[in-house]
Amino acid sequence: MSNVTELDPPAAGPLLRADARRNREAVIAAAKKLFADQGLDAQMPDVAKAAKVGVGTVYRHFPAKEDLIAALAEERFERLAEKGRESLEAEDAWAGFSEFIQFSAEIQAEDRGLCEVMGSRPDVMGAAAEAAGLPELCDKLVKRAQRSGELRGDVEWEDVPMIACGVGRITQVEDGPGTGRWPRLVEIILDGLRAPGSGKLPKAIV
Amino acid sequence: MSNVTELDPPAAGPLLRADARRNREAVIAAAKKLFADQGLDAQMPDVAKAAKVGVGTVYRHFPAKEDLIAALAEERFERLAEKGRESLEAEDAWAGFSEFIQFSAEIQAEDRGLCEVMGSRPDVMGAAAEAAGLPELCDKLVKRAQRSGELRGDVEWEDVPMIACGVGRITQVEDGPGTGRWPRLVEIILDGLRAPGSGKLPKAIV
DNA sequence: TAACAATCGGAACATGAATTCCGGTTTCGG
DNA sequence: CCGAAACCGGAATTCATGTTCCGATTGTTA
Repeated sequence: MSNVTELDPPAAGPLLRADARRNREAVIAAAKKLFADQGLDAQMPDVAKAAKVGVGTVYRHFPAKEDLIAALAEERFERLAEKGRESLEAEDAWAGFSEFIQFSAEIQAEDRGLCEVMGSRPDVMGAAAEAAGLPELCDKLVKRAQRSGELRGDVEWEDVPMIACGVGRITQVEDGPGTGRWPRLVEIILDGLRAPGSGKLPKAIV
Repeated sequence: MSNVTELDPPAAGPLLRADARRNREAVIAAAKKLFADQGLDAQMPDVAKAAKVGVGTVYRHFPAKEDLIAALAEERFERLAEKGRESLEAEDAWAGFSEFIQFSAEIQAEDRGLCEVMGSRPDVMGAAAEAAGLPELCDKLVKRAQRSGELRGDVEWEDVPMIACGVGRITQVEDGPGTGRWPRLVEIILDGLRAPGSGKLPKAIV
């Protein structure tokens, strides 16, 4: 909420001084990387260091750590919503639903911070999701896949964030050296979501 | 690891003075409740307060917060292993596997701390799981359910902790007022795990 | 280019939580 | 019942991090 956007000054010239704008970007970029790698425990001084900026500068743009986290979360959820709208266009309804879930797993796999927000910041997550219009999007995605008879009828849109959350966590479990066992687990969950008796039975029936 | 068990003193009388034993139990009980309710962020002074004991006493029994957490985790994992051994006896192999997964969801639903250990303490979880013999147990459970043809053949025991983790997280997602949507999601995941074409198709084929 | 204001950097501070310390108390063998 | 040993309680300390502050710097406008 308390972000410093381009709105306050009257309406002339760069709303933020050139160096300020540059630093703001640097901070966001650095924070994105740090939070993605180390999770929400990443420290503000480190963000500043990574952005080659003083802590004070970080705090001028984001009054509190939570604000920075929220800003990054909003960006990620916006990205997810974008994917959602795209999935809604897919010719095959099931494919759309399915790739949306998969995408939610992917972005979490690459971003520990996002995963942690989903798991331990219901407020931030709720706000960001709401702002991105995800509830409606999920509802459409669900209804559409159900109309085509490929998604179980007892699924409701509220189940989607829960599934995304669970899938995100799976994504973070320490994997043996031969990484990459989560994509298959996501497939399995999707199989569970498929309507029994729908045309597309999982894989070939052995 | 650094727990104070009944091993050190020679071998005479109560190995711990009566009051010490009593307090130790009180601390464990209090910690169990606090961590279950508030997660790993519960504070040591609060544990002490809840146990009606001074902080010093807590620290005499558990040199560090992590030790207390580990002790509780070990207890929970032992309980899970017990359930695992029991499930291995079930007449129906699938039912055994299935109820084991469900049980892992249940104990996490009731214990936020346990869920957090699984999600952010790979070391503690790994040690506790190992100590309880869970890897072997999971392997047996998986193999058995596969032999009976009811569990997908591509599942390996390493998938079990990941699934348990994901399911545990789902369990913790803030639910609307009409609580309790996770059990159905667990069912769905189990459906996904069922071998395609196995006798037990999910629910009735509508 | 001068002057003003916005911005910067990072040392210093504030806060909150874990952990230590030690004088007083309780247990228990003799 | 006595005294040593073990144990207790909780104030005080330590430590890690988020956050504030302010003199120095830089961008902007006239």
